Amino acid sequence: MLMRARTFTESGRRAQIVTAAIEVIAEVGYAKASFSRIAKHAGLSSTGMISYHFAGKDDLLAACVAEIEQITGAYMQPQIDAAEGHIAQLRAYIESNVALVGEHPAPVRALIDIVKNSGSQSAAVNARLAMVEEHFRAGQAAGVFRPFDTRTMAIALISGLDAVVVTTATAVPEPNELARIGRELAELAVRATAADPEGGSA
Amino acid sequence: MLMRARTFTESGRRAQIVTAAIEVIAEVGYAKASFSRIAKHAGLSSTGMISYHFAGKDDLLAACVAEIEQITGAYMQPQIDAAEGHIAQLRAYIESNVALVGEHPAPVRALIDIVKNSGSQSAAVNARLAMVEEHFRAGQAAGVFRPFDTRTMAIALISGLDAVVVTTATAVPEPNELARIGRELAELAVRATAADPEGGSA
Amino acid sequence: MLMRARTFTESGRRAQIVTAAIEVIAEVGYAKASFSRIAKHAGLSSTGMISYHFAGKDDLLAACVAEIEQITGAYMQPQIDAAEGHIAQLRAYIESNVALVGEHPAPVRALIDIVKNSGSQSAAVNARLAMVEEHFRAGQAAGVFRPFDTRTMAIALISGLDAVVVTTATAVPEPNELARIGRELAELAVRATAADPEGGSA
Amino acid sequence: MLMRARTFTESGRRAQIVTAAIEVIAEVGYAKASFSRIAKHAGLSSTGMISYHFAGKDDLLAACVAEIEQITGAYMQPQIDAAEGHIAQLRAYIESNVALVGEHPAPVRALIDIVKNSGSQSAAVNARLAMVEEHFRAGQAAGVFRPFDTRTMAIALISGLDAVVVTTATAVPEPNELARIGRELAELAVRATAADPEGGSA
DNA sequence: TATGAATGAGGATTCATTCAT
DNA sequence: AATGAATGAATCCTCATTCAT
Repeated sequence: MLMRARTFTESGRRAQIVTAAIEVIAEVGYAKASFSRIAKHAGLSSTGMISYHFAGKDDLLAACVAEIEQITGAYMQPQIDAAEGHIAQLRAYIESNVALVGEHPAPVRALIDIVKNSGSQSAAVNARLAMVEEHFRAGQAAGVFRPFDTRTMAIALISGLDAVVVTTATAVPEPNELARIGRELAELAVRATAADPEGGSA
Repeated sequence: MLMRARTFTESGRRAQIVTAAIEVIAEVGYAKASFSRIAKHAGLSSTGMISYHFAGKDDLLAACVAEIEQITGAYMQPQIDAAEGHIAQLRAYIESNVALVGEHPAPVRALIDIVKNSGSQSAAVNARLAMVEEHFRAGQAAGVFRPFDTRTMAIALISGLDAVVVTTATAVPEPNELARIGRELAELAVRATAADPEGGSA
Repeated sequence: MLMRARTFTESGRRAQIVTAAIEVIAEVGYAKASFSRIAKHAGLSSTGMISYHFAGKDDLLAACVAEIEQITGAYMQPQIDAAEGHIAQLRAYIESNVALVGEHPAPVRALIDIVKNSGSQSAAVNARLAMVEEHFRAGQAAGVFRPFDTRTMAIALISGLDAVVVTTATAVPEPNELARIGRELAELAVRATAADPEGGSA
Repeated sequence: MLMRARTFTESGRRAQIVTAAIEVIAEVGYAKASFSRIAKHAGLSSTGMISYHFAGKDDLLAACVAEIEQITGAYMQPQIDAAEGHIAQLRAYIESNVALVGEHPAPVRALIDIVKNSGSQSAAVNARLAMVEEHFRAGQAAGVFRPFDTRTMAIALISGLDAVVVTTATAVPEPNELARIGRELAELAVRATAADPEGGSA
């Protein structure tokens, strides 16, 4: 299984602040997403309000990530589950991720920005990586993926995917364009990972 | 031709500051690379020195990028030029880029960090993208690359490459490890881009 | 008579908060004893609870002082009353005060910290001073204490006593050590105040 | 030797800030001596100015202590040195310390407030204690001081002295009053520490 | 009687930049 | 060409208190 959402609904103000934070991060980037900017965006009169609801910037950030994963999972998981076979699921993962940009541009951009800046410190980031790796290993065991370093492949593909998504998300393109880009990326990934058909070796 | 160096030698103080800035960015990241940190690292007593020589943070950053590209180009270009054919050059580009981490870890990490944070604003970033795209177009025209959206492919591959490089660079690995990772990535890229041998399968 | 307890039992929540406040002050010091820290220590979910029961920080503080004096008086008064004569009572006052550290370290440390920071503003502090002064005056009238400025002597001895107590209290020493220190201080005070035996020497 | 000053003259702004800080601490107390209050008192437009010249609050505080010790030493040391014998020097120490209040009320009050709040963390505090203790030990060896726990005695006397000084300093009394109080305290200390004349034992 | 969200001022510190020397 | 002091806005965070429920 590829991707799993786990987040309980935030109550009241917390949710409001998280939403505002996600939008601000998506808009001005992680580095410039200060408490005052977020407070202003949320219609709060002071930054103290945020500090009241969250233990610190890290806490707020974790809440944002959790919320985004909730949104992301709810959209992507059904499409991934509907696909059969490792290759089809890989395609579904990538295409639904790109398509997600059309539905929730802000959370997508925000998440990618957070991932970039938090590096490998975030548990969520590593979880995402681990899931993709596990998918690759299972596919390799099943013989549908060729032998390759699963970690290197996972990092490269996920980062490439993220980069395209964030580039795409800045323009908020039409659905057709998104679908096309999704297919392009999926094709890239499938070709990069699929086992050679029989006898062939490129 | 893939990659091109364009930087005239910096004079005295400027060069000293740029070098310090690159090392600081590589060490603490773009976001925390403040003038005072750079000045301290460069052995300067005040940040005024930096402001005196550079119009602003953007200017310093541009100088850093130029310097890094100079270093990068000097290392990678010969290896790329030595390769024959579009596919071999693509391999050479990727493998030499990964190998570069072993030779100049700081500039590599710094550049990637800058690219991440400056987004698509930087001219240098776009130039890098444009070069790879152009290489893809030429290869497609020659029939050695399959048809694909060159921009999407360029973004995905470069970002994936960067992500692997930065992950690798944090550990300062042994040369053998680097060479292996380089080959993994090159294989990924070649499979993702190469035209089908005959009869096609996609 | 040296020392007098005057505090009616606090009701329910107030008492709980006061106890928590005393422990927090003893632990982190008066300056860092914020409402939120006290609320957390008391198992309360919000600081509003404290503000509801006390008019302000000063009010809470006064309640703490009263409670501490209650504890202190209950322990020291019997020992003081058991002593006969002004000099013996002075010894009993000091020795029982030092011994008190072994029984109730938190209230002792808290009180001293409060005294230090509230300066001479607190009524309780002045009351303590006045009692000791009165004891000195009575002893002087009885001829067992030499002539001296009772106020200066009272301030110096009480403060010196407090300082030794707080220093001692940080280490949580064994009873024997406490008893020894108590005797040292008592001897100091007696020598400083006692009238010359006969023929004088000044 | 009792007390030793070691401070090189501060340059320009630093000195100005230190002076302002001392006055503010003397006026509103250590706890409320915020950077903004100090900046305002010093006629500075921002607190950033202070942070520019001092590494942090601790650094500023250390500079204040050094400056005060410089002032204190310059006043007290000659008077102490002029006294002959351990007992006379003890008297000189105490009397000159009390007299100092008349000359430099702010530094005296500030120092005591700092000492109270920094507890035993400060090197300066411990140095002061150690010097007095050493003086007691030497006097005991010479037979002019009776046997007692030098540490307990030093803490008690110094703290008592400080308490009287700070109480006195709040009123800024006339010189005669100060001299009288100094003699009272000196007498207290001498009686508490002096060896019994001969055969006597109190 | 009790709650806990909201407030807004104030805390220290870091930042890029300016300017007189 | 170079310096380093000065600036003031912005950073996150903690504080005691208030208020509607």
